[in-house]
Amino acid sequence: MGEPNFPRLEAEVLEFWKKQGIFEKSDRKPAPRGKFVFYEGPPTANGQPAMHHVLARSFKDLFPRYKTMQGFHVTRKGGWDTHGLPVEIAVEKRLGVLGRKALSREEIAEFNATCKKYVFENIQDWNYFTERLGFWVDLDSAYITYTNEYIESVWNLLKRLWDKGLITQDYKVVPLSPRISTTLSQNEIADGYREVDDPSVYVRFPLKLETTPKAVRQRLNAQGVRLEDLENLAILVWTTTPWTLPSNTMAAVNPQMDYALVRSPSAGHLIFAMEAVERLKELHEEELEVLAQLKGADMEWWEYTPPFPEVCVELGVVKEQGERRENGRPVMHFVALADFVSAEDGSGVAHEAPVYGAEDLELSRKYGTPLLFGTDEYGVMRVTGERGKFFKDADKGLIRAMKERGVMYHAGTIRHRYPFHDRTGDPILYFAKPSWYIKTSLFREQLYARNEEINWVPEHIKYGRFGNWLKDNVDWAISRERYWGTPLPFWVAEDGSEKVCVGSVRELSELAGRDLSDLDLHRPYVDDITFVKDGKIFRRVPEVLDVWFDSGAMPYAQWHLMLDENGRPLPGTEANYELFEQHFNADFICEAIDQTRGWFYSLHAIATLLYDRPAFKNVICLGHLVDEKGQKMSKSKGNVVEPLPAFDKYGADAVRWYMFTASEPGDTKRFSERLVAEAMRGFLGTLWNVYSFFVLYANLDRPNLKERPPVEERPEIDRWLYSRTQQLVQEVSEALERYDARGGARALEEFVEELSNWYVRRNRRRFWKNDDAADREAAYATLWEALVAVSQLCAPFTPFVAEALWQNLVRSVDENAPESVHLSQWPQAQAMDQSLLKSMHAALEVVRLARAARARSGVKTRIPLPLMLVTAPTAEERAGLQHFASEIADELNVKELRVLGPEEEVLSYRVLPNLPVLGKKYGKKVPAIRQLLAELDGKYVAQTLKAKQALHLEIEGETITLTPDELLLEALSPAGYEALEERGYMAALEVRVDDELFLEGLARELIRLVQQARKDMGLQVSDRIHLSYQAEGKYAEALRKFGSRLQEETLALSLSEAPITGFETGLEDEEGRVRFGLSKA
RNA sequence: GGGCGGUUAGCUCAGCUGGUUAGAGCACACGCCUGAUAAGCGUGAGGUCGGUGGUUCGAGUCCACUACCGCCCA
Repeated sequence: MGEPNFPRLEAEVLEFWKKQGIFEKSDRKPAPRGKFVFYEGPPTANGQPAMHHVLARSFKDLFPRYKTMQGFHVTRKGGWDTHGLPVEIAVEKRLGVLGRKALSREEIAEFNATCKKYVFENIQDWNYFTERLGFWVDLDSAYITYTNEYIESVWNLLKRLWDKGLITQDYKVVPLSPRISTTLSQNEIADGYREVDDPSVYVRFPLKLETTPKAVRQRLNAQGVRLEDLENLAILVWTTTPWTLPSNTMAAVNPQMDYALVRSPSAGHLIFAMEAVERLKELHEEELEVLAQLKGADMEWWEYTPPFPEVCVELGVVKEQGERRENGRPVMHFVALADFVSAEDGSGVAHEAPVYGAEDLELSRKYGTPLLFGTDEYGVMRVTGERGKFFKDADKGLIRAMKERGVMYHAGTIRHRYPFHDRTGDPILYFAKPSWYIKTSLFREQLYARNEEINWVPEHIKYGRFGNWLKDNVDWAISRERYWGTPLPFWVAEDGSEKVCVGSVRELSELAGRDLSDLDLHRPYVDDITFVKDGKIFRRVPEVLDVWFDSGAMPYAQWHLMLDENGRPLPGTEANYELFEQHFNADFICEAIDQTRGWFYSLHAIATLLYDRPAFKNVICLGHLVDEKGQKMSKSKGNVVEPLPAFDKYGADAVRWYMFTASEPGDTKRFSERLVAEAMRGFLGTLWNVYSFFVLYANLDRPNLKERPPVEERPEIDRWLYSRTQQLVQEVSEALERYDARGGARALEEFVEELSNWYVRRNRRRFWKNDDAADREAAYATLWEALVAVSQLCAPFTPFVAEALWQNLVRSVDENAPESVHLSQWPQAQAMDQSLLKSMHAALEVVRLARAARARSGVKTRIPLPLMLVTAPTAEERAGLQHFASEIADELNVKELRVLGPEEEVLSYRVLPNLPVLGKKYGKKVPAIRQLLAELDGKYVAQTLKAKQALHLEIEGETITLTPDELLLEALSPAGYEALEERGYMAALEVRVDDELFLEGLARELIRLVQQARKDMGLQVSDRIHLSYQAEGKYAEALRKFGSRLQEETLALSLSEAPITGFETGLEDEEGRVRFGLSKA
């Protein structure tokens, strides 16, 4: 016992758990309430476990522990995410590979072998970290996404989607590092933005007058402008990427925006955004006259001649320029409408080259225009006089060409941010590549509807970040041009005429005509598998799967679920199916907020598409952990706080407690060691203090804790603590039922505070020298029960300290008790005495006020005061104060306490409106009522209310009647007392110290002195002593009067005025002097 | 550029459906207590509740706009 050393204690508890197999026992214990399903969101083990993992894993541990104690069975299957970019990048660095351009078969084999090797390079750290945190998860049976079984299940899922016709191939604009033609992720380009100068060109796209939309004609006529008079009419298009102009297929305007038809002295007639007129005047330094105004929407389908009209024929996309579709619409080169067009920069008319922009591609789908590939995927120009040049180097020549063609209105430059690939130094090329999609957008409504069934913590994510994301759902691009991932199980005929999705290894074996059971399903081995069907050779597509699909597939793949086309388990996998059924869907998952579009989405999408059910019912979405200054923790900034040192210094419980209490789970948390230290002192320290207090005396008194006195026979304060404990059980249970970890933790914190600073503080004497056996036993029983309850209630939060308490408090008393607190039954709240709880609440309020009054009086608490007056707003509470009168009086060291009622002569009252009640009823009259009440004599009102039950007021010639519940009476401090009042509670001290009281105070001072000496001598609390003393002045008087009490308090068998012998102590001040000699009896 | 969240005491955070004098912990100052004791407790000071405008008898709380910070997306 003694001072707590939590890290050491935790080591002992870990040892105990391991030795006794407590986790395993919790897994096997009876589960009368059935299953509680938890899904582990898999981390990648090649990184180091960090503080944000502590956050997530603390929450992931909390609810399974709670549910286990409640009698549920929780399968705590771990999981590891092993594929994907973080691993690839780490390996690239290690191998010194630059990009992944066209690796040979052997290179892929080496690369993937290295990935596999390094995925688990930090697994030891993870294992240790997980155990040390007290996160109970089964890592031995953890699912691993790179295993053949996992991959096969993923294939099986893809096949099911394929069979429903939900997988298609289409273009997708991706960021490429040109020259090596490697697709990059957003993360890879995020750091590559640089401030650069780029061209900013305004190009005339001459409009074809014969195709002018009717709406435009009408609008112009109305403004007195004749189309035929408009020489050289062109729409003015702006771009910062001239090299994309040969690939232009549309000019986009915003349908809502106003466009101006202007006369330009230098260029004839131009159409562009009204908003841009002034800007262009300045830019081009010419006077522009606005002739008419058009709406963007008017201009749809208006055709124009692009700056490089020959390109579309050259590329073989159309046979001739200006070609039309069957419905008469132009194939391309017309004005399109798009909401994303703005006029903040440029002309308000956007040039659309769908190959080179995501929004452009989206628009081209809407309008059904073809793609013009002006460059190849290495960024080399394929068209115009610039053919063969790197795209960025083509700008100059193209600008010159356009000037020659007379379509360049203005060529300038702009400084803006553009991304570069930091390893090759090349500018990023956004480029449309063929890509595989899951058609999730067909399920927009279902995705949204299934989300309705999910309980989100915090709530705002549901309709905010996640709901909005679902509402605007776009198809899920699932292919990646990478190596280390689940290979897409799509095999395509060499002529592209037919595609097959393979749903199992067995199926692939059948197609290939040989047994492939031992095949490593990764690249490059799977790429070797080809087969002939209908006389055509089928080869696998080169891409691998988006890793988010891997993780979203875990509800199925973690059990190696394999279904046939009828949804029945494949032969030999029936048991897997069983396990899957038992664990679908999850009751609870928990990850950080960045998973809304990651794991949360992939889980939700797959479950909705295949089962039309949500994958999880409750989710806690955690905020990020930042450093003390609110900065993101990152290695480069050097502000990363390591978990293990914190565990070693404060203990895992302290860190966990911090995570639960620091702020709302969804909020960003500013982490600092200081706050962990605070968590340790504040909660764990106080709890430990109470616990060691109990143990210290229980070891001396050996109370019978097995047969405890019935609660109703115990003193009032014990019955209070009992009720308070039941209240705590209820509060913590209710909070955890709502997945409100913080609410539960706060309830515990408040309770422990009250337990320590009120119950123990008030009852210390009952433990240390109490000859009244019944009273003593009651005190021990009550405190013991409270501590046991706390041990159980905090077990899910702080499993180590809870276990230590349980072992010493419960197991030492009853060897038949559950072996571990985590195997014990979660407590049920018993009936509680509400009026007792209210009474004590009132008492605590009054004590608080009285302490403040005491402090103001300047009379030390050691010196008793004769009288204290108290009151509370309601009769029930006043009765409660009477109940605890002696407790209150003792706490404040006053001789007498009187509870005053509203009829008391000595008090006056302030009358206040009960606003929540009155406001609703009287509305605008409230200020007048308030005014009037302030002027009333409170005492009179108090008496009136008591007598007549109602108060009549005259307001603006109208009589209104106020009932007692519409009014509040606040006691005012009586004159001549040191008093404080607050919201109807009042405490007043009579500050009158007579000689007798003063001497009594001095006697207390002497008792304290002797006690200190006892301690300095190193005596046991039960040791008896003999006291000799010599005293002068007031101290001599005090000893004469209160000597016997001194003896009693200090366990002195004798007290004699004699020469000092033994251990000496004493003091001297203006009241006199005194010396004591102590010797052990 | 869009979406979501945050902004309350020096710091970290509470503040339920609008209601009387906006709270806690830490830190600070002062004091108290002393058989839980290299602990504990209390009191005090400290706040234009980011800003502006609005709704209302009444706004930290609701609405609009706005500034700054963070996250996600483009």
